[in-house]
Amino acid sequence: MNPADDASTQRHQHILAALRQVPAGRVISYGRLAARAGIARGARLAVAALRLAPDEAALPWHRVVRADGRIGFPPDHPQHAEQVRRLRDEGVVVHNGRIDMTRFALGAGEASDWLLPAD
DNA sequence: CAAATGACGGGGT
DNA sequence: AACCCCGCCATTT
Repeated sequence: MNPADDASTQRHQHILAALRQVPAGRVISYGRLAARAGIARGARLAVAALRLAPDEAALPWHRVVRADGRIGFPPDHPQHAEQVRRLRDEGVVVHNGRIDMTRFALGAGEASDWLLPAD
């Protein structure tokens, strides 16, 4: 274990910890997740952290999507379908592999709820 | 050790 | 909207 590795591991842990704070039914982008962990320009780092995270960590990895609302995995990738399934289980609307970030992103939609007509 | 690789992001065309 | 291009940064080749 090199000191440099410790630093990386630390950042990974911060990212995973931040991910655990994301409630069901909401999503967050890779970049914003890293930012919440105190890391700027860490989108790709967030990817590495998730990829290296052991399955037994039981993380809500499916709540992480691209900034534009699209699923990170390619459409044909098996994990893509898995992520969509998990999100829908939580009530997140996914259409054509895309999510309306103005409604489901963490921190979005909350302030505008009251001005929505009551259907 | 240099180069390639990604579950990325933002800007420009 | 759909691309392309480039910057980013840990991990893998």
